[in-house]
Amino acid sequence: MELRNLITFIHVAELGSFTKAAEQLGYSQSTVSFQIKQLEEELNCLLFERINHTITLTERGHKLISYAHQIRALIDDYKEGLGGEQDLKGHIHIVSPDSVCEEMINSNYIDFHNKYPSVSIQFTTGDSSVMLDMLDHNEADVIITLDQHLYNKDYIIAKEELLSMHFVASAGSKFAGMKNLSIKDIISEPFILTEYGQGYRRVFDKELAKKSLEIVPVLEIGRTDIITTMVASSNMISYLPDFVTKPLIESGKLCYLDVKDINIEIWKQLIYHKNKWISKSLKAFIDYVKEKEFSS
Amino acid sequence: MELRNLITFIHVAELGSFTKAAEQLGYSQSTVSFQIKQLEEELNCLLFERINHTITLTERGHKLISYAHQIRALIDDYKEGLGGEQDLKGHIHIVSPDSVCEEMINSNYIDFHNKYPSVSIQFTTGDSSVMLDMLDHNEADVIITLDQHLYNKDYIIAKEELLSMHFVASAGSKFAGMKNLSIKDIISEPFILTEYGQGYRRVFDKELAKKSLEIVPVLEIGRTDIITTMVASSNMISYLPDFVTKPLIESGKLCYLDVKDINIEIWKQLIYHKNKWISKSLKAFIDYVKEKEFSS
DNA sequence: ATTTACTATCGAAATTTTCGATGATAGGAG
DNA sequence: CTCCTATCATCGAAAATTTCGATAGTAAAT
Repeated sequence: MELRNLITFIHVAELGSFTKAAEQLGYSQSTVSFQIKQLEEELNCLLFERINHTITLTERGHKLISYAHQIRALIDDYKEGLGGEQDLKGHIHIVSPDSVCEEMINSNYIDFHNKYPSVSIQFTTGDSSVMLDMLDHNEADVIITLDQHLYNKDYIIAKEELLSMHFVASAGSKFAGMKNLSIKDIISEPFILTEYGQGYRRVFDKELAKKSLEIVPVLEIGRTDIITTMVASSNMISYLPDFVTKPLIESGKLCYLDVKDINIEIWKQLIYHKNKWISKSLKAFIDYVKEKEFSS
Repeated sequence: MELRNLITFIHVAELGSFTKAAEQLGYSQSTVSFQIKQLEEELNCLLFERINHTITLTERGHKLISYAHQIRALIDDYKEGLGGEQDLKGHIHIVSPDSVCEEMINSNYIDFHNKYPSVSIQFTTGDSSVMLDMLDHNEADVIITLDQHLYNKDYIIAKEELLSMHFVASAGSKFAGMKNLSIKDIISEPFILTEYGQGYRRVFDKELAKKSLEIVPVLEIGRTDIITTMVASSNMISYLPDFVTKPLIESGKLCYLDVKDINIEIWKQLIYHKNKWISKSLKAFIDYVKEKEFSS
């Protein structure tokens, strides 16, 4: 059974005439005859009685009318939903490093939620390789990386920004205020870093390797809020993007170390797959982040 | 949008694979690709995301699934209803002369109703020409005529029966018991007959006309129950089929007149149009009448 | 009696659907 | 690392289906 025939059937039933239905639908009369016949043969029952050029719905035809209307209504309903607001409902799966996730939850999320209350957001954290894998397998709608500058012909980078990274120590550290430090000056200090998988941690290790150096951190942990808190209250040193350390820098609990010979370019990038269908809600999210999040 | 595509869409979504859906549906894979593409183009939206040979429903695809299921369910539901009992629901429009209608209501109808409680019956009375007209215009499902023997290539006569007709008078009539009467003996008496349009009345008039006779009744009325009652309590004479007069004959209030020179063949015929779709309920009614009604 | 209006049917034309082959690409096996 | 397999997209050709126009048959209207 095809919808075309059902629609024709509805018209015929309403107009009580094959000829009029044909005119209304832009078919020839023989086509309408054929379509109805086709329906009747498929259903193996008579839908119209034809007695002396007058057609009358049979019992079964009558019943079909009601089904046909319901079916048509469903389709119209769906099509209408496509054009309309319904897209502002939706689900978005975002994967990012823990630090970005935390930052977003604390600052932007509520705002976004208030603006688009029907969009549900799923935050997942993951390191760069996991994120890219999820992107490739369409398990994430968008990812936000903190890593080297990433480029791949399958990706679309919605927004990117070079981050400021600094070595940080507690405000009372012996290195506080010292100028022109070298990495060698602090390499033996106790370090607390994110885990290796994290994008900038990997870049950091590689950069050190270039100089034939290696740091074995005393603690590795993904949660940057914990790192900053620990650094502030110990003699440990860490290497973190400014947006993470900013609050404690401003409150005077942390200080930057003036290390001159480590210059790593870490980018914050909002990425989605080039084949990704951008729903209205996803677009709203991306636009939102473009405007607000990366302004730090 | 065609149902074929919608069904394919459901299968693809459930199996998560164009190839598997093609196998299941007996299409080639390229056909499935084409069908889905067709749907997407018509709806002007992506239904599946294809990222690295993995397909995932988009938001819109997800929504369509639920609509597609509903649509399929409606169709299945209708088709199922066709095969099943649903035909014992129904509506039957019967047109007959008043006398037959009355007889049926009094005797058979309750019985039929008990047997098929979901079949609604509409009784209409009409004279022969009206009935045939209704048959031709499909305004009646079946008619029951009391008339000459009717035949027409467009009609199907489900049952027929030659009726016994008699002149009747009250039991105390001066003609009661008289043998070998001629129509001329009684033609001047006061007659009470059904109206002209009624089949057997017309036949009766024509038969008299052949003998160059004419009867001008003192009363014409369709209700044969009224006729018989009046005849029984007056000196009026009527000409009626036996099934009408039977009760009062048996109770001794009426008597037959032994008129020898009028022999009219009146048939009771159950007729429907040859193009009429015979629903199960209509068939049940016809079968019922065949078996019970005409056994008088 | 003639014309008009309506549906059925038929063969031809037009359109749509389907297929098979091919290409591209990712993932797994060896 | 390479080969093999699985997957979806695309294309042209073949098959199937739909549509049309013409015609017929018939009832109703004029």
